[in-house]
Amino acid sequence: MFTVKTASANHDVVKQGEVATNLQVLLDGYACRYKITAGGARQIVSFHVPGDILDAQQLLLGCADHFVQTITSVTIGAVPLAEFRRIMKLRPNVAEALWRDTLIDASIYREWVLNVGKRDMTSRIAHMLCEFTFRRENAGRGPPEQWELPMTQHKIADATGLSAVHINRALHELARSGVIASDRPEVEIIDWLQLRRIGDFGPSYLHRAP
Amino acid sequence: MFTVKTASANHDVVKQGEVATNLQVLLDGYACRYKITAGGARQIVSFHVPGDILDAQQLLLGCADHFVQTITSVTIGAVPLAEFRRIMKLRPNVAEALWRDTLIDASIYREWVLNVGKRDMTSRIAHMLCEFTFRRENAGRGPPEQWELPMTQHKIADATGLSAVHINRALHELARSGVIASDRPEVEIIDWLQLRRIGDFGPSYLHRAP
DNA sequence: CGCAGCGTTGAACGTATTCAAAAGAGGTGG
DNA sequence: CCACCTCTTTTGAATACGTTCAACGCTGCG
Repeated sequence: MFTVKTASANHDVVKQGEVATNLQVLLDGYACRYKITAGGARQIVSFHVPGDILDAQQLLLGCADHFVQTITSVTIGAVPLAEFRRIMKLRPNVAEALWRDTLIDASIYREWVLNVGKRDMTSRIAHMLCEFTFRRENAGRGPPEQWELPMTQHKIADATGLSAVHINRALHELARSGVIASDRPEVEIIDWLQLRRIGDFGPSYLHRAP
Repeated sequence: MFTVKTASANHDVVKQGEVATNLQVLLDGYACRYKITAGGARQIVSFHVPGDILDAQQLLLGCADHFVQTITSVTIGAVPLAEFRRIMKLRPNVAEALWRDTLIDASIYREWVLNVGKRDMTSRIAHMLCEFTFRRENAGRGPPEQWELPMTQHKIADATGLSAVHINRALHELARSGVIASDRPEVEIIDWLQLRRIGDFGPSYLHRAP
C-alpha cells in the first residue's frame, strides 16, 4: 500500500527537525540532500537518482537532521511508516536490503569526505560528474555518453565545497581539454576514461554491479 | 563467543580490499577510519571511541573500501562473522541495533562533509574537538573538561582536510583566546560553550542522549 | 516587455599551503 | 647514563589556489 505524489523543482521533501510519517522513495527525477551551517552556508552531501530511498534514517532515528530538496520536478512513492514496519517484521529480507542500502549510503558519504577534503578543484568536479553519471546509468536513466545535467552550477558548487565561479571555469577547462563537451544544459562525456582518471574515480565504493 | 586481541598504535586493523572474517568491536583505545586518493593523499573520515564497531560494513558489503587504523594501542573484541549472522537471525533486535548504528555513522559522515566543505579553519578544528570530546565522554572515558588528546596534529590535519602547520597555528589561536589550554599532550577545555559556538557544534547529529 | 535566475568573464584579494629549518620529546642501544 | 635517532611540534616566508566582487549576456516565464 503506497501513494504516489509529485513535487516541483527546488522543493524540500524532507525538512530538518521534521518527524517523518512516510518512507519516501524517489521514482522519477533527481534530488539532493543538504545541511546548513549556523552561518547559512549550504553543503550538499549527496545526490539522488530514481530508486533511492530519501528518508531511511527516520525509520529508526526520530527527526531528520538535514534537508532533502528536489532538483527537478519529481514523482515520489510514499509508504506509511507503520505499514513499512509491519512489512519489515514479516520479511527480514526487506530489512536486510534496507540496511545494505544504508551501508552503501555511508560508503558514498565517506568518498565525499575524501573528495571535498583532499582533491583539487578539477579532480573534485570530475569525480562528482563521474559518480552522477555512473549512478544515473545504474538507475536506468539512459547511456553515460550524453545527457542533460539536471543541476545548476551553483548546486555543483554546494556539493563540492567550491564557489560557483570556479565550477564554471573548471567545466570550461574540462571542455577545452576535450574531456567533456558542454553546450549547456547538455553534457556530453567525450572521454570517459580520461574523466575517471582526472576525477580519481573508482566505482567500487558504490557497491554496484561492475 | 568472542576473542579479545590487542594491537599497537598506528596499526591497520581493517585494510582496503580485505574480506573480513570477524566483526571487530573497539573495547579500549582510539582508532580512525581513512581513505586515500590515487595521489596518496590521506583523508580521515571518522574517529572511533571504545564501543564502536569497526567493520559493520563487511557484514553485508563484501570487501572493505577503506582502512581503519589504531591511534593508540587498543584492545579489540572479535566475533566470527558466521557466528554473528546466526545471532542476528535469532535476535532481530540485535540486527536492528546494528542498523541503527549504521544510520548514526552515516549521519556523522554527513556532518563531516559539511565540516570539511563549508567551515573555515578555526571552526572546522573546533568542531572536530567538540565531536571527539562529546563521543569520548559518551563512551565513558572521563570528563569533558580535561583529557589527553590521543591524536597528533598531523592526524587532525588529515581529518579536517587542512595542513598540519595550520592545525598548529589554529590550536595556538584557540589557546590564546582562552577557549582551550594546550600544554600538550593534555588538552583542557576552558570554555566549552565558546568552543561549541566557534565550532558550530550541535550534538543532535550524533543521536545520543542529550 | 520586463523580471528573475543562471551562466560567463575579469580583476583584486585572502586564506591556507608549501617549503624549509629548528627545537622538543620519547625511545633504543651502546 | 648518554648519544643518537625518529617523530612531533613550532616558526617564518613565499607561493598558489580558490574566493569574492562586480558586471554583463542569455534564457525562460509571467
